[in-house]
Amino acid sequence: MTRRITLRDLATETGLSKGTVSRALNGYPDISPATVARVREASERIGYRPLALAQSIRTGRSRSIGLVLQMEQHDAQRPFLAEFLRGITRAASAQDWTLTVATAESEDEGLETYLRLITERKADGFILPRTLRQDPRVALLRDAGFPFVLFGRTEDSTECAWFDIRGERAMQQAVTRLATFGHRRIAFIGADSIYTYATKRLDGYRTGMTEAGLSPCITTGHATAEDGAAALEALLDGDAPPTGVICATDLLAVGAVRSCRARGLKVGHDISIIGYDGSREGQAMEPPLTTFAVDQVAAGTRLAEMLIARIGGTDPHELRETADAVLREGGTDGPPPGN
Amino acid sequence: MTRRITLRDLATETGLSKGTVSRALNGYPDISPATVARVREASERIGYRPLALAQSIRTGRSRSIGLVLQMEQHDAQRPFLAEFLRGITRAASAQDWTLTVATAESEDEGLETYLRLITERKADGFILPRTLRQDPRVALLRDAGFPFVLFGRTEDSTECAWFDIRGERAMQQAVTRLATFGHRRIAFIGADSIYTYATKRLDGYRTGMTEAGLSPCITTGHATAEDGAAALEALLDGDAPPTGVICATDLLAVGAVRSCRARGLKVGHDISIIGYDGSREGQAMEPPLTTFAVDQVAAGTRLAEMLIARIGGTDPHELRETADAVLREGGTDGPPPGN
DNA sequence: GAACGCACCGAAACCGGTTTCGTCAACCAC
DNA sequence: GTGGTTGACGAAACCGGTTTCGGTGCGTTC
Repeated sequence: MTRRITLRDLATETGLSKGTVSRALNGYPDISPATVARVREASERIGYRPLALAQSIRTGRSRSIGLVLQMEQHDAQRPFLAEFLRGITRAASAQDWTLTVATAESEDEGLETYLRLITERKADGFILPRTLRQDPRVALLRDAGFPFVLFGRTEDSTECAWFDIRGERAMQQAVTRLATFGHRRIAFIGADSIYTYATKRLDGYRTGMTEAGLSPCITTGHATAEDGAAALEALLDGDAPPTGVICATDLLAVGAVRSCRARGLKVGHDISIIGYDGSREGQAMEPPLTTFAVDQVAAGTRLAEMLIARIGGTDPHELRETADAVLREGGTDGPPPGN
Repeated sequence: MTRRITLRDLATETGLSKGTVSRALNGYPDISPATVARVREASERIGYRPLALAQSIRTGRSRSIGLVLQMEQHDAQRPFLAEFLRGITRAASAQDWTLTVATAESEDEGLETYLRLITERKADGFILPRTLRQDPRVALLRDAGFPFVLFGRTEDSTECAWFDIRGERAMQQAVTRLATFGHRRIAFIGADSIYTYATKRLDGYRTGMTEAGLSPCITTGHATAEDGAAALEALLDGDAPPTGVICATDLLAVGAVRSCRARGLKVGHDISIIGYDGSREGQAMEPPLTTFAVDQVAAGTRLAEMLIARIGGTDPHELRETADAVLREGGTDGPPPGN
């Protein structure tokens, strides 16, 4: 373990003072270009790397991205967390940032955790996953004047930077796809509308149905596979059972498929089911679920980049992006029976 | 944003000097018990919390646990990462520690990442997931004299602290279970033997077979679901096709089940399959996979606690624990046909 | 009663950086 | 030639802690 190379080392190496070297590296205007170049070169040569935490004690910045995972229901089952983290950390380490992760068991504990991370300066900003339509975290961070980036929008996005997947477009595509197959009774099994994504996806379904000239059939507020199964049961027991079903999440779709099987319906033939997420459970099924896959690595990458920019002072209005989920054709959908 | 409560505040509050207060809080022997109590009380009262990063600049400790995820093949597909993180962060934050996560695309990049985190003091120690039999990370950290805890053992565990799940016992149980059902030809589809867990599980299978007085039938080196499917194909095409199959991972089992279905075999009836992991894919299947589930939250919790103890100076020999995977009965196994 | 040892605490240096402030020389205008 | 800017840097304070060092008051000892 050789001693770290410190700023003082760089100072003696260049024959300058500590302060001058520091300002040279940080782009202060009162250092001559020649000196800046000299310092840069020497820094490179002897392999100087500033100690982020030493900087942070004065600057208040720790070069670290915060991510708080709320472990209630949904978040506990994040199949793509690894991919998401990969995206974040890749973008972060490219700029010498790191990722600090915390978890919370409830919403309240989550909010406390944000405050704790802020006061302990463990993070300079946060990525907020799985936004709610009315999100208390947004209120909290906005009040605290602390930078953040949303993964998904909220109802009131004033002064917010966000990155979102156009789930509404995917759902619309799903309707179009089924309608083109010849389906006329297409139902939607939706998630809990406290989540923004849930209402967005529902909107997309509605739009698609209107476009296709069909009348919607909607049930919402579902979360688990069991919910999905129950919802489909109810639909099939109704007056006009659907021939096509679009689910807001793969989890719901998996449940729906299960209850079809229980009734002896051949999915993809007797009934069509489309999900959303591109989850592994969906792909492990036989036949694999037709679904819309989200590139979680890309999402994480962009979110991290945007957050770092936001922390750097970029206007939040410039930090708003969307990406599309892409159709992954499986074997759970097709023409309706009799076509 | 009110200003942080700093050590100086606490000093003026108690009428002591900064240094004395610091030593009082850190248990130095040259402070009278009365003073220590007084400082503790005042600290509690005004809500003082030391700024970890400020401490760390002098002490070299950042009160942070490091976790590097290697994203090659396996790790990218960690269904339980959220659970694992939950365990870690819960134990960590209970002692005012945090978790720093990084990812790496390859082994080499992984090793570099460890060095980077060490020199930047982003972590005081590491949890090493998914250990190899011969693990270069162990060599690296041991050389650097940096504390770590293994999730799983390595071949050479000298001076190592570890936590492991007794996969061998689970596999042995699996054999016993199938043998009790009446199976006599029980095959094993194993994973890549560079991983310790793979050889351990194989050992368990071997032990179980010997106990049951049966002769083993082994194929190893498999990773993906496709591998599992292909392995089972080969077994079924062999001279004495097995009636029971034990897979080292759920992923392999999912593949195996798939190829059974393709052949028209009814899993759980015509052939029995048991997995290991307790993965969501396995549970999403119809019928759900019989498997051995691992409590990832508990694993993360213990690993974090052990690492903190290790960093605190506890002898690694005292930090060695195992836990068992528990059988989760699904519908993919039962008596062999004709019983 | 002076010398000694010890328990207890304050002062100050220190960790590795950042930032403020002041200085000095060179340049400019008049 | 004088005064006022300006550019470029050094010195020193600072951030919030930790740790070393030294000094005080008190009880012992001879």
